[in-house]
Amino acid sequence: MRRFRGEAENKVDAKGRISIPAPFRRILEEGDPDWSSSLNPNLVIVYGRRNRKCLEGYSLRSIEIVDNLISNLPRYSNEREILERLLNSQSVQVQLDENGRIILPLKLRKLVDIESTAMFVGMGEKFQIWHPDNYTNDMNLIEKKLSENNLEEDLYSLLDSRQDTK
Amino acid sequence: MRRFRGEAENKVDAKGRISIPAPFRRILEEGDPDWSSSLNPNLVIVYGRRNRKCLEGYSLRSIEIVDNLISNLPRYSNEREILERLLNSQSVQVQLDENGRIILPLKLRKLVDIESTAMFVGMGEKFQIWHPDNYTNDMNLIEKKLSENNLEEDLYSLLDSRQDTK
DNA sequence: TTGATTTCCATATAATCCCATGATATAAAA
DNA sequence: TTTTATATCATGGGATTATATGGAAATCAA
Repeated sequence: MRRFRGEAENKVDAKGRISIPAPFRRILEEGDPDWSSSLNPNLVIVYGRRNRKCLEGYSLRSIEIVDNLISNLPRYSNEREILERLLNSQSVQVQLDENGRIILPLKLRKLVDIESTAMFVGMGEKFQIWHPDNYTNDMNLIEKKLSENNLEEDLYSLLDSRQDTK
Repeated sequence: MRRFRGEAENKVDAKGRISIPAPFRRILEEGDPDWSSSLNPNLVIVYGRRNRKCLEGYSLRSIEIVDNLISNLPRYSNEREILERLLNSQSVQVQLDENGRIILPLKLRKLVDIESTAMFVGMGEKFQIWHPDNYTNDMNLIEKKLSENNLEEDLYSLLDSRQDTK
């Protein structure tokens, strides 16, 4: 499955509409089982990640994988109900319009401080939507951690050992 | 099958009427075998779950899945009889009206302390109806359990096992 | 007949559809 | 290579529809 890559800063208009970056649309189309060239793809936006000031977008296929994993837990078990609650109550399914836009409900915008612009960030099997400043800060934080501890090389070596174990 | 997602707080009027959130209606329509675009979908409300201060709504198709699970238990076994009693006697089938509303009978409202407003919560193949305060409390409890039991890591390891299924 | 239920209508707000524009590509033709 | 058509994209605005909600009229039951 193709992966979400890259960054794009788009505008939120007065009605809360915002364009999904075109490359992301292609991946959402691929990831929507019911999609055909005449239709507009669906996606799921998860807003419930604590300690993270961003929204996360999933294709239907990638969110379904997660849902199925949870559905395989015993029905009515405590663990399942907790995970179901987190994933299902803190998410919405939306469909792109004819112009490749979605409307970000006010509630979600408020949650992550988005006002007139939003930054889309590819994250592989999902993407994130940030207030541009918050994204910059988060990036700086990462940069800082990296340079302080010389972590970057450690991280890439992590990747290396990962290939051995696969 | 599409899943119930997201939260919505709607009002209960003097007659006990309340709007089912529009996205939920779509799923109830899909899940009602007899539904066609001119009709109003049915759903089943289960109210008999102790230690849970909420009602649960199922599409006809998803309640059937639960029914079938029970039917698979040994006939006349204790467990089956109890489950049959709980699920069948403590539930009602209702149909949406022309405006997408249902009537929540006083008895059910009393059971879960619902008065002038109710919170609808998507839970995947079902949804829940809470008194808003009780829902907030329950969410806080879940947050607490999450951090205490390190369940959050379980969630992410669940997500991670996605790679195994590839 | 009186209280309850059901059906029908009314409305403010929010969401959606439809069309338009300018910018940036990409492809085809000269 | 330049010029000319053809798409695609991000964005805006107006018109239309849907949604959540309130209330009136009609139907029903005791």
